[in-house]
Amino acid sequence: MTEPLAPQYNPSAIESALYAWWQERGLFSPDAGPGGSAATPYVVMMPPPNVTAVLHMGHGLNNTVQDVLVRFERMRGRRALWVPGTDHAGIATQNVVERLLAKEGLTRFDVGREAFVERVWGYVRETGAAILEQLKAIGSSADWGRTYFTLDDDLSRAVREAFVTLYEEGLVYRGHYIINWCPRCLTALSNEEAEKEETDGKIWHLRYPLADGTGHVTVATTRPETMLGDTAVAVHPDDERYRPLIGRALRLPVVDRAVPIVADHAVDPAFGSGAVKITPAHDPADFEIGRRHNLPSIDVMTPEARISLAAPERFQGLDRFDARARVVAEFEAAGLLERVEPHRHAVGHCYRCGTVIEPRLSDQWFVRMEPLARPALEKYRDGTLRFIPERRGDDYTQWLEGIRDWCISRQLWWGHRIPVWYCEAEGCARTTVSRSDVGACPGCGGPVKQDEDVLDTWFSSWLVPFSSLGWPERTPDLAGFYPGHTLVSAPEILFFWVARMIMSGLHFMGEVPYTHIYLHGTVRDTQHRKMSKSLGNGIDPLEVVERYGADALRYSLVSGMSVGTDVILDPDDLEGSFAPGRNFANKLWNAGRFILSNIEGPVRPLAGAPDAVRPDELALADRWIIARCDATVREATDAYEKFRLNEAAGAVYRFLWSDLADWYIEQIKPRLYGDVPGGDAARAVAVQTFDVALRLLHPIMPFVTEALWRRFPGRTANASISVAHWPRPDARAEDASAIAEFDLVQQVVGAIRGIRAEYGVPPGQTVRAYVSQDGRAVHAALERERGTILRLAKLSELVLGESTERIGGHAVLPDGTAVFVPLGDAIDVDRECGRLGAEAERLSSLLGSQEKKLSNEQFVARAPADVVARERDKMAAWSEQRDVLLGKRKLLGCG
RNA sequence: GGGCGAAUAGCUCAGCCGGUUCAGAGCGCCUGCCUUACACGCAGGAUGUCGGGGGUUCGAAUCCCUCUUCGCCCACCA
Repeated sequence: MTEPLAPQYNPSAIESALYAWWQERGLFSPDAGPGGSAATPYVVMMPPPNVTAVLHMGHGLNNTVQDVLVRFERMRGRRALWVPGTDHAGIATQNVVERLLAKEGLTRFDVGREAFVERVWGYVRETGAAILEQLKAIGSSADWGRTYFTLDDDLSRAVREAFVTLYEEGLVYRGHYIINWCPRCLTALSNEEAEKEETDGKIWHLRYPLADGTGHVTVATTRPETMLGDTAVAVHPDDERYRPLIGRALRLPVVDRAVPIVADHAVDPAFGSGAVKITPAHDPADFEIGRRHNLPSIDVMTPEARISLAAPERFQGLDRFDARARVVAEFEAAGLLERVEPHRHAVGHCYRCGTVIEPRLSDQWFVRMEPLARPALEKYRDGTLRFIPERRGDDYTQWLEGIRDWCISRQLWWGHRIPVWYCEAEGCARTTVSRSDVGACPGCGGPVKQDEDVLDTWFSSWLVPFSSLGWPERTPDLAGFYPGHTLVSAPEILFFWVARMIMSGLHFMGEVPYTHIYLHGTVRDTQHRKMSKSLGNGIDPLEVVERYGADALRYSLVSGMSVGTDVILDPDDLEGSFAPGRNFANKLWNAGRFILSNIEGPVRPLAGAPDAVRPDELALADRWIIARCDATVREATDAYEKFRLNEAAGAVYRFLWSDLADWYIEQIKPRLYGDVPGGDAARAVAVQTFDVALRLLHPIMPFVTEALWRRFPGRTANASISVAHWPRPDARAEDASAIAEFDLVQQVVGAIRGIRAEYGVPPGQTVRAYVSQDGRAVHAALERERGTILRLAKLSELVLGESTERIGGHAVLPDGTAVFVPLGDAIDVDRECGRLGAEAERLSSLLGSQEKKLSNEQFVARAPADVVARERDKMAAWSEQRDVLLGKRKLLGCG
C-alpha cells in the first residue's frame, strides 16, 4: 500500500494486473465476443436489489457502452448482469471454422483476424476444432456435400421448444414461395439478409409477337434471362390499349412457346409499356400473379444460378449473366429488341458475401409474423417500450407495420437443424414436428428423415432474453432476471434481432424482455465509412489498448458519443483520437499520487464522527471544492441515467482536471506542506472529493480508478471500487456563496496572470498587485484566499485597495472589480492605453445594443419580467466596468 | 421513390423545449515556462458571415419554410 507510484501511469502493467485480479474474484468476464464487432450480443438486465455481476472489458463500442452501464447500475446497488449471447455460437463457430480452414489452406469462406481466434469463447474454439476434424475427415471441399454440425449448446432445447410451439399454434408453416437465394452460399435468406443496394442497371424493352402474327406486345425487364421461364404477359384489366388482347396468345421468342395475355390489377399501366412479362418461378410479384391465374412455373435456374435443363439446350449451363447477354443478342438478331435504357434500381445482395440475390422458388419454413408483430407494436404505443434515442421508435413501428413472414430455413451446414422429420415409408408421407429426436414414424413406424435445413441464426437469437436464463425450464435465473431493463444494441440489428426479441418475449413469456432499448451509433472513419475489416479502415482495439490503455480507448469512445450519433475516429491518427484519454488517465494518476504522498495515517472524515472535520476548519477553497464535487455528482448521475455517457464523462473530466487538479490541489499545497495551518482539513477534503470523482468516473475508466482507489487508506485488500456505492448528492454540500467567492479568487488570479503574460514578466519574478472594489464582501473572500492568490499569481504583495501608482497593467472583472499590477518602467503606456481603450470600446458597443434593446418598448412589454431585469443588471454591470476602465485610462494619462 | 439524421474554429464535436459578455470544449497551432503530482504537464494567446436564402419574434446557432452537400434506413413497380 505504501510502495511509491511511478510518475507516469503505465496502462499495460496496471490494466493486466487488475484484469487478473478481477477475474480471480469473479468480477470480470474476459470474453470479447465474436470478433469484438458491434454485432456482439450482450444483454443488460437489472431488476433490484441484490448485487451480482459479470464485468467486462469491452473493446468495441457496444461492449464498452454495456460495460459502462452495468458498472453504473451495479454501483447504485442494482443487480446488473451481462448475459453473453451464446446463441451466436452459430456465427462464432462459423467464423472460427473459417479461420481454421484458412490456416489449413482450405479456403472456402472469408477469413477473420488472427486475433479473433484468440478471443472467442473457449467452447466455441473447441467446437470449431472439432468441426474442423470432421471436415478434414470428410476430405476435400468438393466432397463435403451436405453434412450437419448441430451445435450442442444450451439453446438447442429452447430453439426446438420455440419452433414446435409456434408450429402447434399455426405460426410456423412450410410453404412453396419465392425466397431470396444466394447462389454462392447456396442458401435461402430472409428479407433482412438480402441487402438492397442502388445499382445502375439497364432496362430492356422486348417485343413478344402475337401468336397469330398480327402484331406484338412490348414488355420491359431488368433481367432478360428470366424470359426463358415466362409463362404469361400481364396487363391491367382497365388498360384500353390492351383490353382487346386479353386472353389472346403470344409467341415467346427464343424459347418458341405460346403464352397467354392475362389481366391483373397488380400491373401499373403507367409504368413502362403497361405490359409485364410474368416469370412465376423467378419473381415474387410474378409468383403471386401466376397463382391467381393458375400459370405454370418454369424454374430455369439451378441453385448456382446457371440456366437449367428447363431452358433450350443452347442456354443450359450458362451463367445467369452470360445467359442475359445471349438472350438480348437473340432478341436483337430477330429485330425484337425495341430499345435499352439505363435504369437505376435496388438489387438485393447477400449480406454475407455480397453476391446478387436470385429470387428462387422453393420449399422453405416461415414464421407468420403479423400475430407476433401486433402486440409488439402495442407495447411501444402504450409507452411500455422506450427507445433511446426516441426517433428509433419510428423505424421500429414502420418495420412492424409492414412486416412480412419470416423465412427461417437455411441450407447451411452449421446451426440448429429444423426439428421436423418426414416419413420415408411408401404411401405414408407423414410429417412429424417434435421437441425430441424422432427415430421412427409415429404413424406407420417406418423410417424417418430429418429436414435437411437448419434454422436462421436469428431464430435462436430472438430467444436470448429468456433462453439464456434456462427457458423453457422455469429456472430461478429466469424468474429473477426476466424481464430485463435495458438492451444496448447497434441500430443495424434493430430488425434482425431487437424487434424480434421483443416479439418472442411477448409471445413466449408474456412480457417485453426490456423496457429500454438503447441504440448507440456506429464507429466510422473520417469519411464516415463504417469501420470494417474488409475495408481495411478499422482500428484494432487491441493495438489501442496496448499503446494507450483500455481506459483511453473507453474514454475516447464514450466521450465522442452523444446519444444516437456515430463516433468518428481517424484510423490514421490514433494519437489524436486516443491520446486525450491516456493523458486524462495520467492526470488522474498523478493527482492521486500527489494526494497519497501527502497523507500518512488515517484521514479524518468530513462528517459523522467525533473526530470529523469541523465546519470552522474549512477554508473557502474547501467549501468550494465540496460544492463543486456535489454539483458534479448530480450532473454525472443525471447524465448516466439518461444514457448521456459523453456528458457524464465531460462533467467528471472538468471537475477532476479544471477544478481539482488546476485549482484545489494548488490551493492546498502550503497547508499540506505545513507552511500554514489547516493541513488536516485539506487532506480530508482532498481524499473525500477525489474519492467521489473516482467513483463517478469508474464506469468509464475502470482501471485507473480502481488502481488508485484501492490504495487509499482504510481499503482492505479485497475492496474494489467496482462494488463501491455510488456517491449521493448532499444538499448540505451546496454552497452558492463559496462558489461565487472562489470564482472571484480565480478571476483575480487569472487577471494578474494575463497582465504578466501581456508584458512579458519573467515567470520567476514576483510583482505586486492591487485589487479594489466598492463592495466589501468580495474583499473578505480575497482576504481569506490571500495566500492562494499570492502563490498562484506569483505576487510579492497583494493590496486590497487602490494604488497611488499609475503606471502598470490594469484589468477590470465583470463585476467591476479592478485589478492593478504596477510595473513601473517595464510597462509600455501606449500599449496599455490601447488595451484598455479596446476593452472599453467593446463594452461600449455592447452597451449600445443593450440600450437599444432596453429602450425597445416591445421588448420591455413582451419579454418576461425576469429577463428584462436581468438585462438591466447586465447593462449596469457593463457600464460600471466601462467607467472603471475609462478611469484607469485617465490615470495613465492616455490621449 | 418514401422516411430520417447531420452541416458550428484547421480536425472531432458540445450548445439547439429562443433571452446569463453565447459563440464553447478537446486536439492541432502560436508565445513563455523542465514552478519538487503530472512536459501524457503548467500559464497565456489567435482562430468561426453557427452550410446558403427566406420567414416567425421585442430577440434566432436555437423555431418554421426552402435550397445545397453528406450520410443512414426503408421500398416486389417489371
